[in-house]
Amino acid sequence: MDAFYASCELLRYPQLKGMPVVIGGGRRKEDDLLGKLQAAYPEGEWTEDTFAERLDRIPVDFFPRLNGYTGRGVITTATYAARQFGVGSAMGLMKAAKLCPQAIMLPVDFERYRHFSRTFKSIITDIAPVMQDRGVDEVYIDFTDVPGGQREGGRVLARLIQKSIFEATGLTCSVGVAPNKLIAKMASEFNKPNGISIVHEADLQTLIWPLACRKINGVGPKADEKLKGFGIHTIGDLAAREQHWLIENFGKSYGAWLFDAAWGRDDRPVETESEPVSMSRETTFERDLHAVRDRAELGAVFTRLCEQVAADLQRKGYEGKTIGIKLRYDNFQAVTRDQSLSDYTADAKRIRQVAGQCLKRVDLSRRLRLLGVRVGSLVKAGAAPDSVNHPMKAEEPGHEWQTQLLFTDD
DNA sequence: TCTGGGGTCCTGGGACTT
DNA sequence: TCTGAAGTCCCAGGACCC
Repeated sequence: MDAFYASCELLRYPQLKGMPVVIGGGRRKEDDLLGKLQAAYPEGEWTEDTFAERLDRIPVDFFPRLNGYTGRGVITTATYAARQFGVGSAMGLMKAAKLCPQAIMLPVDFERYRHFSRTFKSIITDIAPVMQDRGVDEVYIDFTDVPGGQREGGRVLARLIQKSIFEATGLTCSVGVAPNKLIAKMASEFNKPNGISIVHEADLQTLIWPLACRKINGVGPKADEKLKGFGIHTIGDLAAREQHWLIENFGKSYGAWLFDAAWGRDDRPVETESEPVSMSRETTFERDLHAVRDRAELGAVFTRLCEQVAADLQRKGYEGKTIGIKLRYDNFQAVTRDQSLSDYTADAKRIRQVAGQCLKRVDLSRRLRLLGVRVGSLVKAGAAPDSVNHPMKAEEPGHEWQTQLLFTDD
């Protein structure tokens, strides 16, 4: 298989090139960028469709600065200019504001990302239909059977994709071309932004082995730390280890996978279809809440999360039979509880009832910073033989779920 | 004052069944 | 009736990804 990995650099403002910019924080009403632009520049209409053509006309001074930011939230991504100040993904915004107060701060705006994401992906599938969705701004493409796909080792097709995306959205796109998904992903990082990198099987030792193990998609901070503890810093170091040694130290599955990854082996196909396994909603509170003292507020949030998950399930046509909750305490410790049902549901009341049961199994005497609700073991709505949206069980006295408990109303 | 939200996958322990 | 082994399912936690 020949694979492309294309990642789209979402929302690049030409006038911010070379400037420290961070994207992060939660979506708030006052972050309505289009509304602000319309107010500041009333000539012409600011819509998602005109945005791409007009974005380079927005003056730099229009964008808010990180200086003086207060509140919770982390950086989703940062430009290289911002990273030079020590600012990076997953860093708290308040800490970032101290390190680089002059950075421009753009709010996370998933609605707009989804809009551009759909355009980005539909352009690609028009050109190369075998595409795997890898998130909002990334895809894998199998171009083995695309006419002309092999010209100049894939470069011609990659250029066509980049040009088509830029013309439609004003966005740039990095492309990696390689014999498999694993290497294509690494290749796409070589030449960012808007680059094309082609890596052949024979390039493994010269291009891949010198890279840090952390560059492998699937080696995170924990595994990297452990590898370093063994003196394994580069992918080449990893490849030099025996497979059985890696299995002994990293487990049967992960050890074997590490070995294959180091040798550039990856036979995963480009999957064009996938079914979701779970859907969830969670929220971090502006301040830590207490189950008793903030009962009303927590109860309202809990109900809203259940309703949101139910709405997501119904809108997308799924039902689930494993219902769970997630809490994060003020010390950042996370706990989860879930419960499987004998039938499938997408009903908000039912989800809330079962999630309420799960809440009874955790310590609610400690302050909470996050609450989440999850529905798993999904099937297409109506596909399960015993799929019934039970109303909440009849009010049978003595049922445990009826016990008044802290912020649940059950 | 640190540390979002929405996912997938893996592991290990315990309960249950055969 | 008891016991142990093996397989399976459920549950909780953690690593990782975008």
